[in-house]
Amino acid sequence: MAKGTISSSGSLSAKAPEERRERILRATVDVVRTRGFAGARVSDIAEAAGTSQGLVLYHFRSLAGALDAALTLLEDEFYDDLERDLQEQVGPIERLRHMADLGAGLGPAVGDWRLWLELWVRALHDPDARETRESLDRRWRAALRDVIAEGVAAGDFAPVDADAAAIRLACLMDGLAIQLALDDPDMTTQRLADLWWESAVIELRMQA
Amino acid sequence: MAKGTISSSGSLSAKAPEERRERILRATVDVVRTRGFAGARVSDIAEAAGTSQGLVLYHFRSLAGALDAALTLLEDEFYDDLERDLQEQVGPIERLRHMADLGAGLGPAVGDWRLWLELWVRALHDPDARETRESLDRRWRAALRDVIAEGVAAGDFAPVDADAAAIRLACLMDGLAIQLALDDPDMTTQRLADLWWESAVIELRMQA
DNA sequence: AGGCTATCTGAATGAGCGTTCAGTCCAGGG
DNA sequence: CCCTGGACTGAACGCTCATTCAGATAGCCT
Repeated sequence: MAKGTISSSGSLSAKAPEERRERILRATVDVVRTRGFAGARVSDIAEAAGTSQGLVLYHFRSLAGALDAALTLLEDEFYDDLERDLQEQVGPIERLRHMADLGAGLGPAVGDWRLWLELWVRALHDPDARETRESLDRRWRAALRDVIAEGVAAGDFAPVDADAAAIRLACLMDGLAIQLALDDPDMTTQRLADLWWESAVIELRMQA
Repeated sequence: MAKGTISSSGSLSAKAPEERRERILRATVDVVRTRGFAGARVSDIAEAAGTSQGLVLYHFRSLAGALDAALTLLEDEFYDDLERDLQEQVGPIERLRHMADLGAGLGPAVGDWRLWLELWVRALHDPDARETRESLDRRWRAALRDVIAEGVAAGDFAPVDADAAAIRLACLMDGLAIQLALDDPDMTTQRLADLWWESAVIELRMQA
């Protein structure tokens, strides 16, 4: 359907509707980031996107629709980022180290943990969010497990149960991230990465 | 102020106001548990408590007031439960093992992790909740650190950095608990306790 | 050119919900 | 016995906000 018809006219409001849609989605993510899912209003989104309330409801059918769409956008981007980032690293140890940084938010991707917190709580009450959450976690854990299994096979790590270790390390990351998201005075991105890495070293019995 | 004036008359609605207040607080906690902080309405609380909306606003000044009061109630009870429970155990290993069960919700105390999730997200936007959250975490971590330090001193654990180990284990518990709170198919209370305990064994290099 | 449709807007609508309030009931004190 | 004040209720009030709607604008097809 959507052809690549680019309106080359310079008229002000004649930007391609796709671009407007995209802008609204970005705005939605931003609003959720700052006000939370529960606090996000249509007018906030419209204002952040520089459009009218009507347009938000025109493109997505409802506020919930906009929030859902933003969720899917996040999910897709998370996946792409993760894949791309990990492929750039060579060897299990490098990759694992990189995952520490990614989780800590030091890398370019993944983004704000506060969004994840919001997603989790929304998942408590909204089945849609629950599914997104599960899918995201599955992917993250799978990536972790693959790296661990790879390292075990290569002899870099002790022959641990890759699944159990992956779950533990993934959960540890979540737990550490919460402190970070909540601005816990005892937690910084660097400390998160360090603490997590230390745990990985211990858990996988890496040689110093 | 509050004297022990017990209205001995059998009149129906003449229960001591303190009791009504308490009932409303319990109801508030229940409502937050099921609908979340964001979804809690005055009418929900009133209905759950079997009173009128007016009374909720009469005892607490506003909906926010009721939510705050419920928060403090939770905090106090958490603290009492924790203290009491831990004192019943003898020796660091026993105590640590018990903390695994407590966190998993196997014990009698601590209660629903979903409430904690709700608290965390509320803490993102409400300074009051943030303080409660920090206080709770501090206590939990301190308890953990004490047990670890005790075990290190007694020679039950390897001479690790008790603070760092406590933070890691506390965060791991948070992360595991999230999966539990979200009904992740890969997580059960038992599995949580087991995974956490295994990590503790590894982290503290306990002898099997 | 002349409609047709997609895009977009801002005001109007209406529901939901926190808070207020006028008033009831009752216990206790003068 | 009457008066007072706390406890309590349920009906309004008014505000916020999602959603609807009547139209404005502009590209596109014939």
